[in-house]
Amino acid sequence: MINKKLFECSTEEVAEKLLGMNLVHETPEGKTVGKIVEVEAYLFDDPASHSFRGKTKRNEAMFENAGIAYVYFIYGNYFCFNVVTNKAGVGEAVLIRALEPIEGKELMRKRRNKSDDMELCSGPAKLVQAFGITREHNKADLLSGKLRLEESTKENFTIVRKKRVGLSQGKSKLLRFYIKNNKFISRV
DNA sequence: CTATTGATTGAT
DNA sequence: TCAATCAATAGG
Repeated sequence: MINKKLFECSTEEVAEKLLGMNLVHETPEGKTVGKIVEVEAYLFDDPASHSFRGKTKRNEAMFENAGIAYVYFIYGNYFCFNVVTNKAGVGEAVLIRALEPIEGKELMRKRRNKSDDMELCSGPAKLVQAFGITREHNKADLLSGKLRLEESTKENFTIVRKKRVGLSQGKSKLLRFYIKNNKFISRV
């Protein structure tokens, strides 16, 4: 099980540390595992963050303790999954944007209705669908439980830091992190 | 109250 | 490049 200490540093540092870790989900249908290859940080003083204008019913998970999930509905169709960071009362989180499928690929293909491995988890709403994550997982504890983070055998890799994707505000901040040369990152 | 927009995706 | 589709938010 992941150590709570992981979250005892800045959100940007946590974002980098999440790269290379595994996301695991055990469901009655089966188990899925994926390596985190792309993330974005959302900070409390960041116009692009849902938490920028204070706590609301939607974003209240962001203001709770680090290490829980923040799941929200977007564009009338999709869900996105975040790992909450920083102390309770400070609204910050890391958006998981892409995973490299490791285990349970058949189940992912079934849930996504796609056969191509590249299409299973290469985007924030895609991986949510592939892993069977729903509204019910909002505020779920990610250190233990069915949906959780796990250390993986980290190979060496280079972290690339770029501008975030799909925003109308806060576009200049370099808060998107991904593993260099990994094939499974989202489209840009 | 109504209008607009969005941390996206899949089809054209 | 564009429509789908709805909740949060901005505007009156």
